[in-house]
Amino acid sequence: MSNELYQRIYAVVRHIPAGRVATYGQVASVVGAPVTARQVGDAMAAWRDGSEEPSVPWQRVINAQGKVSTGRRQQRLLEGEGVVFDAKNRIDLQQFGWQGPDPAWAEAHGFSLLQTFDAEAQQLKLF
DNA sequence: CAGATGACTCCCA
DNA sequence: CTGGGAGCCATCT
Repeated sequence: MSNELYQRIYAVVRHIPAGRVATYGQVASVVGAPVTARQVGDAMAAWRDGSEEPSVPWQRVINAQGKVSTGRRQQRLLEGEGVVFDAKNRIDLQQFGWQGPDPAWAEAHGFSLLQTFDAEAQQLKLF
């Protein structure tokens, strides 16, 4: 039961490179309104259930705390891609967080870029 | 139509 | 750090 919105979510998730992770909220903001973090999670669950779509690297989508939401299997898959978890099973988003889609690609498909992260880095650089 | 449920997030104690 | 509660909203009973 995949609607157009889910297709857009999958399209974005497929652009997260191996070895990188994005939060549900990040994916949601790239897809844009009216998609919310919650719906991104729903879309991932729907993909698992339906599994009719082409492959989706669902394991690269994690929660805002830098942890996986679906158990050990997801963590193993990520570790297999080179993502490192700390002692508390958290991922350093500074190091492994997705920086957002390629600007040209995003523009071509009507997606948004991720701004917040860079903005923060810029702020820190000023001092 | 009402209620329960989740691969979410934020906030506060 | 953990836990609970409040928003949240598509989907399913």
